[in-house]
Amino acid sequence: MEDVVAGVLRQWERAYPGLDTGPIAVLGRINRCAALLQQTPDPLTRAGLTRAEFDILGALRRVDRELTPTQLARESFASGAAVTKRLRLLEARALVSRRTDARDRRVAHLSLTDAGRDLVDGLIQELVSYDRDLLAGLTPDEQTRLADALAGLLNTLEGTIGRPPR
Amino acid sequence: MEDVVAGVLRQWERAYPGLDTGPIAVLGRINRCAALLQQTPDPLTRAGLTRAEFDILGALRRVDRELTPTQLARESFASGAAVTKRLRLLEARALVSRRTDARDRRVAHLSLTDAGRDLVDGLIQELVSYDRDLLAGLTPDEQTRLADALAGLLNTLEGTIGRPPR
DNA sequence: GCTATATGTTTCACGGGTAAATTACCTGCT
DNA sequence: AGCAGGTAATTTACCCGTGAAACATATAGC
Repeated sequence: MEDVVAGVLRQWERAYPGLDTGPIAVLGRINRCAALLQQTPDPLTRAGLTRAEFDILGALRRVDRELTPTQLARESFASGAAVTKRLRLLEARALVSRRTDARDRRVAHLSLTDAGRDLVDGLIQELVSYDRDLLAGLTPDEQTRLADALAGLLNTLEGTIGRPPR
Repeated sequence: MEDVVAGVLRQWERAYPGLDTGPIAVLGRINRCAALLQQTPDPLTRAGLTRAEFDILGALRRVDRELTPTQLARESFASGAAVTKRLRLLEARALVSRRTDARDRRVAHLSLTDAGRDLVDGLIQELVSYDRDLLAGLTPDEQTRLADALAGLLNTLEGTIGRPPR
């Protein structure tokens, strides 16, 4: 079956005969998939959380110990400023709590409250089920190959970019 | 080789033994790839364009005729408001031009100016080359399979979501 | 011990997105 | 003709992200 991108590719090819549309076929679809995933209500939406907020909660749950804002930024692939903002909201909802380091009073240690931990525990299964349904169109084997190919691409991306300037 | 997501998956598995991390392995990587692609300088950045703005120019170039803002929104998968904003900038840069419909004065017809068309023509080859380099880590065969798997996923997503409420 | 520099976090100004309201116009019904 | 309702585009108010600057604190060198 044809997807929405296929038509776009044909149009490009018609506008520029001989153009190698292969790269667009891959990257365009990745962008489109991500955009759709982003702006679609899912179990998180229903729990009043954004994906980005859940990234914070998830990181704290995964490592199962306190993290500083800087560490959270790395874990959740976000900027420091974004983490600050998310933490303000999550703290206001009593899902995470903050402790100031005794030795170095610049650093903060964040951890899940009981409520925060319970929320993640209750959500994770639901989230995986939801995601599994989204992938139902692909066979398990296709899913594995897709994940592997994306891992390869991700390595290229992390290597190619983010590095050069700094 | 291991990618950044692999470690995250292990942490989830450790926190919740038996959790099916397969879906996260796919969707998490898609999101991460898209995020990296988004915030990385590419030929468009150097030309002073965002991906979103190029989507508008590209749509006009691909179909090679005038489009209304509503059609542009559909073609570029964006909201009407977003299109209005982008058009304001693109018009200010004299890359697209506007013509009001004679019959129905509510509708506008947008088209590329010569400068806009030249810009796209000069950029498209560069952009494809750049994208091809990003995918260099994958064999052509892997790229094809990746594109196909993404097309399948995209169909599921377009079908599953966006439809139900309205 | 004081100062210079480095580091962790937050604040600020702004860009770009969205949903909902608004404006402008068209069309069909009476 | 006149109005009810629909549709195209824009405006509005707001959210959330970012990079750069500011702030608070620690550390090293003299």
